[in-house]
Amino acid sequence: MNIGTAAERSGLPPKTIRYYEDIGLLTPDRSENGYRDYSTADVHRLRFLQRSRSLGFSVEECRQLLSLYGDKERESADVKAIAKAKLAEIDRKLAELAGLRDMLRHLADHCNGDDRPDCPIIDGLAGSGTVQ
Amino acid sequence: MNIGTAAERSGLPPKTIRYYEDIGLLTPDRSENGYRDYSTADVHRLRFLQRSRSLGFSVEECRQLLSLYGDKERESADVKAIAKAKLAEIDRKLAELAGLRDMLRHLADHCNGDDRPDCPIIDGLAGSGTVQ
DNA sequence: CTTGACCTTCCAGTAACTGGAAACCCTATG
DNA sequence: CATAGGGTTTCCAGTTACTGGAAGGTCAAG
Repeated sequence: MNIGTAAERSGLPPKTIRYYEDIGLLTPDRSENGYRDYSTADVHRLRFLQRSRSLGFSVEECRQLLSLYGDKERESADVKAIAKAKLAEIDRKLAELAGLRDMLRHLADHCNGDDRPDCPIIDGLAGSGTVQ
Repeated sequence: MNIGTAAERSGLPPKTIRYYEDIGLLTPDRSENGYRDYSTADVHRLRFLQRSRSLGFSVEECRQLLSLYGDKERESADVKAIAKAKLAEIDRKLAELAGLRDMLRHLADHCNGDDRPDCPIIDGLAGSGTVQ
């Protein structure tokens, strides 16, 4: 399929898809006419990239995650270690997102009576615990 | 407190904190000697920025979220509408993160027997459903 | 056979940092 | 008091990850 279709199906703009090819994240076939020709596996990679990038993972992290299943040379113990490290990070992100959701929900629910939303959410804004 | 302490407590590098000041996300006091002087409220803002940025929200989204409780002029109906829109986005992100976690968990659990991790995770990699 | 929607490459610009230089401030120690 | 260190200041340049636009090739429809 052409880049436009791949863009539609992955949720990424064509520009970004070409950029990902430039930096070696995927290498679609080329048709006779020189057009890029994307497989459904390519679209899967692109959708994965769209999702993980929008969740705050860097391009290099995405590259590593993609290599987990794409690189046939990689040792499975290696795969497992990397996957586990990322799992911990994902769990942390999940907790932070849930905290953010609770904060916003509180803001939407409890600050609609008066004109100034200066209820004590501010103190809980950053959640608890320490980073790093 | 000085920028170094604020950096420690927020999880953001001093460079980034100064940058956030440049683009108007916060305006700490200045001490006699010209050093920036951060309040605990400033640190809360910074921690909020650190978290929401790492979860894939843009700086402009963060600015809007910060204004929800910081802007005394804002109408509460307005606050409520914006908060609700962001809530929907957060719920979507939560679902995608959970999907990513499941995929990685599967990879870690089921692909450790043989040397090549080419189990059929690839098909589920991008999750289901369509973007946009 | 032309028009419009796609595609190509290339180059420049933007967003959000990030690194480094030069100089100022503060505390501690000789 | 001098000075050595570490932290801070501003400024300017570089990086990452796109994003916009120009100039031109391709293709299906009318």
